[in-house]
Amino acid sequence: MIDLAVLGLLSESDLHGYELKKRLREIMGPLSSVSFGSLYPALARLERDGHVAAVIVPDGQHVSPNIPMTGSLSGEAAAFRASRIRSVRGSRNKKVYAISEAGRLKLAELISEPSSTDERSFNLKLAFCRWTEPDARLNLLQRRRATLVESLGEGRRSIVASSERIDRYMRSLMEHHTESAERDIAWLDRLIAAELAVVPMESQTNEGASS
Amino acid sequence: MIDLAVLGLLSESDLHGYELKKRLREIMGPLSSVSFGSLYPALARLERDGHVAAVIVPDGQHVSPNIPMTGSLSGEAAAFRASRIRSVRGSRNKKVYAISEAGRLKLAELISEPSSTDERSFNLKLAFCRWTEPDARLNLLQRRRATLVESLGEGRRSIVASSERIDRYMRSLMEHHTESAERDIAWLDRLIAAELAVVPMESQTNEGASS
DNA sequence: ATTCGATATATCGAAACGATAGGTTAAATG
DNA sequence: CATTTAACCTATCGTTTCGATATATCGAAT
Repeated sequence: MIDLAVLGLLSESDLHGYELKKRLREIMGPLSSVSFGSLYPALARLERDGHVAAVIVPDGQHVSPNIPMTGSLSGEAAAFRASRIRSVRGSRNKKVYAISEAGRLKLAELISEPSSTDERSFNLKLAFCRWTEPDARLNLLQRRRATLVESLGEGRRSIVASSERIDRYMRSLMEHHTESAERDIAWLDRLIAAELAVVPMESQTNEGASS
Repeated sequence: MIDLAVLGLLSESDLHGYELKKRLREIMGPLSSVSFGSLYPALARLERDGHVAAVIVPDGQHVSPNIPMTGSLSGEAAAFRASRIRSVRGSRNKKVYAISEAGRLKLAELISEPSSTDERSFNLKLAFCRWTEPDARLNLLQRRRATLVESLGEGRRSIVASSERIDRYMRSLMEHHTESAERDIAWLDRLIAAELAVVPMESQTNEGASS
């Protein structure tokens, strides 16, 4: 889940942890943002697995990991990183992360994988779905739609089935759930229609237009 | 969080773990239900702390923990429980839980506590808020409203601030967030109005009709 | 007859959270 | 001017929750 968030943000620009959290808060809203307690361990995990590379940058400088490198991150980033990861004394340091090729692969894989059907994961997948094939995008939207349709049906059945057991607070909550599900499905329908308009039926090669 | 769910459901009727999960799925929807991996440990924890009492019931029988007891659970439930918690051989057993007085206290406390501002917790608090004082109910709704209003403002600001950085997918996601927040606030306003209609103005600490 | 799905309890490792701690710098406030 | 406050930045700790998995009984359909 959080890997998706980090890799998605880093595929647009190199960022450090704190900025990563702020951006994520913008995208996901303050109520479903991630905590530092999961972000920093995730960054360490991703760095260990070679999905991202990190460079310590003294305050004030605008250096990012791809500046001191000529080509791919794998080679020179590793050398740069190995040289000396240490705080510069008497200055504020940032640890700027950049995504690697393996990371980009991983990102596309995470967006396309059918598991992780929770709302947070879907929102992240949608937010970064421009990094995948158009088919994967459409597939993502339709899978989410199917999930919500099933949830909506079950919700409606529950209201009928348990009508005698529930009080007005529960009833209001359950009805609000079904209404929210309906709105979400309508929203997805609009997204699916827009997606079909751009991608008529085929087109497996280079994506155009949108960016 | 899960303690709230368990105690809330048990304050209406005695239930076993599996049924507890089904009921919770009805209330919260299948997409935000709890897993067995948190439910059973939670039941064990609540039993250890004396908030619930459990009785093993052979399949077919409709016995629940409060049937063999004359009054409060604390005395006789403990005796019954101590007598012999053991599976009846060759039969399917349920472990039926009942809430204790301490559990009811704990439930009211959990609903009234101002922390746990996430959506799941609020939904559960609302679902079971009939077990608290009317002031606590109103307070709960107004606190949630304030949270959403702030989130909405921040969301709107984010859309403006990051308008150049985001593509159409992110934009759609962020706009959908703000629309959902608006709908949720409108829903809360209806609930608050209904609550004020029942409880006129008896609150001693003046809060005023702020909206 | 046997497979299949629902009922039922339980545990394990991994993921994510919330609180907290540590430190630097810019801005506002008295 | 001095001091406090707020924002920036990285990091860890203990707890909660999840998802997968194991085990077993039962009714119903194949």
